[in-house]
Amino acid sequence: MTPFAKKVYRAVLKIPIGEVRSYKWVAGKAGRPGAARAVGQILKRNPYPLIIPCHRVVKADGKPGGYLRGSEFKQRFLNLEREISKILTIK
DNA sequence: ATCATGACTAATG
DNA sequence: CCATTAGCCATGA
Repeated sequence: MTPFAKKVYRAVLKIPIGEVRSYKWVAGKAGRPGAARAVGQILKRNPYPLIIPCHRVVKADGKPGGYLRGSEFKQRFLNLEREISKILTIK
């Protein structure tokens, strides 16, 4: 676990349910604006799958981005989160 | 120290 | 909307 990785995960954990942020956004929060690509590397080697909401991190252009096996699951999961947050009125 | 590797980005055709 | 292109950067070998 590198210090940069820590910051990245810390930032990702802050993303509210039903919302998404770009890799770039995370990079900035991690103190290294422009390291969006590196962020991908970190999430890719995610030590705690399912604990870290890496599915809420998408590309800057809105596309799903990557995920285990592909991005299909990611896309659907985000929809579910949006709905549940709406129903339960979670910010 | 050097080099290759992407779950990226912004610009262009 | 899709493809290409050059720039970017932490990591690991």
